[in-house]
Amino acid sequence: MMTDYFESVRKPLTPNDVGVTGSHQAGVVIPRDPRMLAFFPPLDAGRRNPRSTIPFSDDDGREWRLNYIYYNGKILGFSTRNEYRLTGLTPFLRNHNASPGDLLELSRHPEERWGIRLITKDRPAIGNGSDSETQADKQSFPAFGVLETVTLSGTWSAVARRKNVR
DNA sequence: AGCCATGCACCG
DNA sequence: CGGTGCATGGCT
Repeated sequence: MMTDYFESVRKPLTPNDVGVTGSHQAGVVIPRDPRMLAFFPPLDAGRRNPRSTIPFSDDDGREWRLNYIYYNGKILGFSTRNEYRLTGLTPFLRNHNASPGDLLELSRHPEERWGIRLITKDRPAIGNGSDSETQADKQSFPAFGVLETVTLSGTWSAVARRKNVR
């Protein structure tokens, strides 16, 4: 039984995510990992494609409302889908001039608006074939306990905080 | 499982 | 009436 919970999650944006592939698709796939699902507000899986709108604000205080959706047609029998998505990202991505490889970071706040941030690569070598990638920084904030970087299935990673750690 | 693609409804 | 993106299918 883990008492960890995710402080923030991040994902490197794919070409399809930022729209450069020409597909008019506006949403990233959320891994069906229980810890990831716990990061987002609960959705009623018994309903058809349940959704929840989450208000995010970026570092400049601008607000972006994203849709957290569970496409559950495969479970309920009306489509082939069984996946979680976060849609409505286009305005934010455009505003921040997102490009493939940039990191989308989402952080949850108990009572306030959630945080959304785009971390652009400022490393000198971007195009090298070696996948040195998203070895997310291991952070340590003593005042808040231990922060662990968790690598999830797929390209997502998360920063988890473990409470009651000695 | 994750990324790519698309028909059509909707909205300006 | 052109662009956007939801909801879905397809491919790897």
